[in-house]
Amino acid sequence: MAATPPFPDKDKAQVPSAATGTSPAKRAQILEGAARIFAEHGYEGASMSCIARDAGVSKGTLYNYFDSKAVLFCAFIEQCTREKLPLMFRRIDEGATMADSLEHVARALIELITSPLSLMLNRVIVSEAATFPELAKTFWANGPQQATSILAAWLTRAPQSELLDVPDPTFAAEQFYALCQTHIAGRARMQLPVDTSPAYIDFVARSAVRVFLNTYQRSGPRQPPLAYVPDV
Amino acid sequence: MAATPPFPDKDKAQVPSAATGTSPAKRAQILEGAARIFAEHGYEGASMSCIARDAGVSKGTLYNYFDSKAVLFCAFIEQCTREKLPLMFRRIDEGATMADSLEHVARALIELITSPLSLMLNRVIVSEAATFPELAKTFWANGPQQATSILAAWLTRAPQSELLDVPDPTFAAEQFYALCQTHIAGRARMQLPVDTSPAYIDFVARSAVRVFLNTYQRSGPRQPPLAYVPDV
Amino acid sequence: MAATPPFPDKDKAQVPSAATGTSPAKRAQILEGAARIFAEHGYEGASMSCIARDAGVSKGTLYNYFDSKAVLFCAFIEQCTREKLPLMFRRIDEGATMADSLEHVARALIELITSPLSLMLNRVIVSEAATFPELAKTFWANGPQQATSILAAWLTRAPQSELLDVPDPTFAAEQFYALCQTHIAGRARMQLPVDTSPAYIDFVARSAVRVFLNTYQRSGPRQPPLAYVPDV
Amino acid sequence: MAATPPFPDKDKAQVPSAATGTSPAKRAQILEGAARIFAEHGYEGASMSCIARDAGVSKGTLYNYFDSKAVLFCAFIEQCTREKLPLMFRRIDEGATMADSLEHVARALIELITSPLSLMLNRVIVSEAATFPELAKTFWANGPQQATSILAAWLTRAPQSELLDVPDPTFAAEQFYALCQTHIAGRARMQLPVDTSPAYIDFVARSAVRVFLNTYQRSGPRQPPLAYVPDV
DNA sequence: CATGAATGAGAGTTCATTCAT
DNA sequence: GATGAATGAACTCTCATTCAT
Repeated sequence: MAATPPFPDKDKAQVPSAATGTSPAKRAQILEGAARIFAEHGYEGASMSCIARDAGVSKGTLYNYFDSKAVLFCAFIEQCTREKLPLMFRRIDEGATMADSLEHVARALIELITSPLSLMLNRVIVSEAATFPELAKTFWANGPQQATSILAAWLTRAPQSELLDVPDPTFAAEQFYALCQTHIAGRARMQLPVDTSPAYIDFVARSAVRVFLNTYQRSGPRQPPLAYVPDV
Repeated sequence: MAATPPFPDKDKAQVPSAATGTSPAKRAQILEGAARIFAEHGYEGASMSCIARDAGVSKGTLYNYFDSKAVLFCAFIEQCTREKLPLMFRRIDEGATMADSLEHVARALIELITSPLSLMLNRVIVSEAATFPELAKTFWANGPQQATSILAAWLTRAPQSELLDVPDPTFAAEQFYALCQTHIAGRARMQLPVDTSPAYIDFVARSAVRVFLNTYQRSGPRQPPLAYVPDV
Repeated sequence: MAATPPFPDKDKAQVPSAATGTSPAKRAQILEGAARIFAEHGYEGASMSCIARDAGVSKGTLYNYFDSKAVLFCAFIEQCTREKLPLMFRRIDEGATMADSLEHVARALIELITSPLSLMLNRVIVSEAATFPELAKTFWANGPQQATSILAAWLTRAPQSELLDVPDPTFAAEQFYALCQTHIAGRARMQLPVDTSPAYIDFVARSAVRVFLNTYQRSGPRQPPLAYVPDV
Repeated sequence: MAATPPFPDKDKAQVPSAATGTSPAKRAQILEGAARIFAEHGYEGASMSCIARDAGVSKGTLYNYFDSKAVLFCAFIEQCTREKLPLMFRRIDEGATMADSLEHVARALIELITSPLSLMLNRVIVSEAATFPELAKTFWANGPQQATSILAAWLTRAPQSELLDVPDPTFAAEQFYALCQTHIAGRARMQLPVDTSPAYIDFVARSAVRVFLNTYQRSGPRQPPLAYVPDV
């Protein structure tokens, strides 16, 4: 069981752990190996030997760069979370109409939440949320929160703000993102089969936009619901 | 690392071996202990010694009732999933209006997905989805799928079917449930703080209903979005 | 009960795993410890902890050098069998007469089959013949078969081939060796008291030669049987 | 490792272990189960649960009849040794000539030493000779020694005593039996393939007789060695 | 600095033995 | 007397971590 210390012992701070390796290249090399192993086996299932072998360094070097397995794990998650997740949010592509723009956003989100990186991070962070609570905070801030605030800001900017009635933009953005997920995200996280055909993603995205706008669009007729007809 | 066999080797059936233990009370006692430990530490992080201690039995007894750690884990998850999850879905409480009824459903769902049992199952099954794919299937069938099909059926029954335009009831139900979750479920799964005050739950529930009905209700004026004003 | 795999699983080769240990000295040190314990307790009766303690290394180091108990056992038996057994067969010492030479061979064989190493190998290999059939083959090829073929070759070489009538030299050699053992080998293998006094060994050896030559010598008078008169 | 006590603790003799079960039928039933399991798995490899299951009794009953695994093992070996082994030695069948009679004996011995029971006893007793030295003594007395003394007695009885010159009948009998085994016994004990075709057994038996009589027969011409020509 | 052999606590699992029923 | 659930010590094997080279 060995109550794994979430973060390096504060006691060891006598020496600021300065003696650890300094070559950024080697550090990156180790993190790449760690990524492959942690992603495949999770925290408990990964072994430092395995990571060292995969990264092409010795175990001693591993410990020169990272004080413990817990520290290495955190470094790996934080790096993905801070450096790779935000890359997935680009500016919202402006479409011909507001609905077009939102559809772009919806499709981008669905692709994001079913991407291997995102699923892996979700899985690993959820697994270790009790042991490493900091990771969840970082992930949330750089992932969902980021996405939400970008969309919320867009909703309040002209010209779309003119067309919309959004008393709580953050909540509206959350609702929009929730609509994009339906059961796709849940099933994907559990590695159950998911329909990710472009046609289905398109249907989900357009449905999300329609349902969203039927409430938040300031005027215009109500749009009837869509139906999905599989290609065959 | 050793790829743990998802389910007990069929080959080993040459020796009927264990399962000598037959007292349902002791079996339940062990499962309770296992629940506490698996819930807290996950599959890999839990040790059989620890479970035995927590359950108040010896390790030998553990193995008299469950052939292996994997079998015990599956038994625990399956029990929760099959026996406890379905209990959480009751008939849909009929309210004065359709909106009332849906609000009841929404509130029930939000409470369900933020319940400790549901969160724990989600977390643990997601962690081990690759190792124990059967568990994910069982969980999905008894949880989300069940909830969806109950709501979908309700949507197509009179009197509400008269009032609604729902070309794809299952998808509509999924959208409704997705709307109920917004970011609550995601945050709760990562053990991040979640606002579960009745007022907020109420707001989320009523918002979900409103957005849903603005699309799916056959006639009537569009309802404007709601806003949440915290009590304090 | 667990059917111990005779040789390391070929399947596990996915992970090259251990064999990190490479120091021949330490390897030898471990094998010495293993020899003591396996010789005393047999395969099942020996424990890896015990071997580690006896060899003066940690259990971890044991597994750095040998992937499993089965592998260590095989390495130990194979080493004795391949490296030590053949050393026990030297050229046949030529004596003044053919009978002299055969007597030398007979005495050497009797000493060999009652030597601790040989007895131990016999005992341990017989015990585990079902589990490790390869070891029995190796032992037989390097021990009895070797001895037999050396003697068979000698029988067909001049000058003794002139004096002998040996239609099947291999079988003749087997008969000769069988005669050397009488009940000595059987008793020794069961750790029952055996008379290994030089006088008795001499008697057995000379008897074997006499009985053998009475059949295989081409000419000359028949020699009467010998009798053993204990010294005291 | 658990230094298994070779025989039941003398200390426990306070109570003469009288409380043990008394039904001879059940005792025999247990011994039959024990025979199957010990024969297949050896001492260490057999488990009391397995024996109980195979014998169709509970573990508690096992311990009512036999104080420990060691005691049960000894009882099983002693029973085979005392009751079944001697059955394998019958009177020497008298043939037309002395050579005929000896050939019958030789064939019987070769069949005996390659019989499953005999091989099993040999294997198991050799394996555990250090732990249970008493068993080896009993086996030896009831097996090889019995065979030897029967043959030795025959050698000294008329009419064959008239025809033979046997100063040491016991040793002569041992030599004769040794000649019968050549490498057959050794290979069989190690579970290596053995030629047990009637033709080969016949050849070994007749060779043994010829070699034996060439030394021990009082008069007559020397017989030349035989040769084995496989049927195909 | 980099290495990888060495460590030993602790993992999952088995099994001889006991004892309440 | 017979049962078999319960026990816990001992087993094989793993792995995070250290440290001499």
